[in-house]
Amino acid sequence: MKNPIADLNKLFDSRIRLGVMSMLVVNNEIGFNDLKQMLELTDGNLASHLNTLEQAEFIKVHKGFIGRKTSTTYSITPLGKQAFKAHLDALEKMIKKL
Amino acid sequence: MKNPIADLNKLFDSRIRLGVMSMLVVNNEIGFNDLKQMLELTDGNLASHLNTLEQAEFIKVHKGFIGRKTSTTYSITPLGKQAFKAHLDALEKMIKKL
DNA sequence: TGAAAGTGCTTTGTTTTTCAAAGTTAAACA
DNA sequence: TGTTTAACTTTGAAAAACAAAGCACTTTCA
Repeated sequence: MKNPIADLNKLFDSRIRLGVMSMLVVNNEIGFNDLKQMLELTDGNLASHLNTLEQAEFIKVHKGFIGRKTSTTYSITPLGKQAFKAHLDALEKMIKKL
Repeated sequence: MKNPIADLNKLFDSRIRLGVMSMLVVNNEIGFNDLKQMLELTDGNLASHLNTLEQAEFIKVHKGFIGRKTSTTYSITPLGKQAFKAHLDALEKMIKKL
């Protein structure tokens, strides 16, 4: 039998990054504050996880304005979508022997 | 919308513990060395994760012999099965908006 | 009989990760 | 002008992960 955890993506071991990704898969654009409130995180904590995902090029940042107020939103990249899907597939494969 | 990660079990954030549990769900008894080889871990690393799962009463240890050789095996407890299932349900719910 | 090897740990110490809290910058509001 | 909000960055501490070594015991091999 093959090592069942080998295909899991280390970046998605974190529940927070997992949460961010799953939200970005269904909503094509989400704001910083929305993420913060949904996942119940401090600014710093969220920012650092978003940073990790951005470094990996799994998400993209969009800096803009709502009226004259700054607004930062995030969206998933094709690479991110692919990596997330691969992770979910690995998870499913691991468990589906049930 | 509700916090999508709130129902995930912290003990299963770890890929290793996730792997152990998923193996124990399908095999009702697995030896230390089998786990070690399948998950490609050092003794100490595996032992400590098993210890964490045992503390939580998610798995049970059986110390016995195969012939005259000592043999330690592990199995999942009803509590463990339930907690694991709940985790998987939470995961699925989180993602199934796809 | 003595050496080597295996099983299943525990201990030790390092590295990595996580996180909260505080500080920061810039704009908006009152 | 002082306060609030947005979105960070920095700092530092705590927790988790991990490898390596040590250990007790047994078995196998020479």
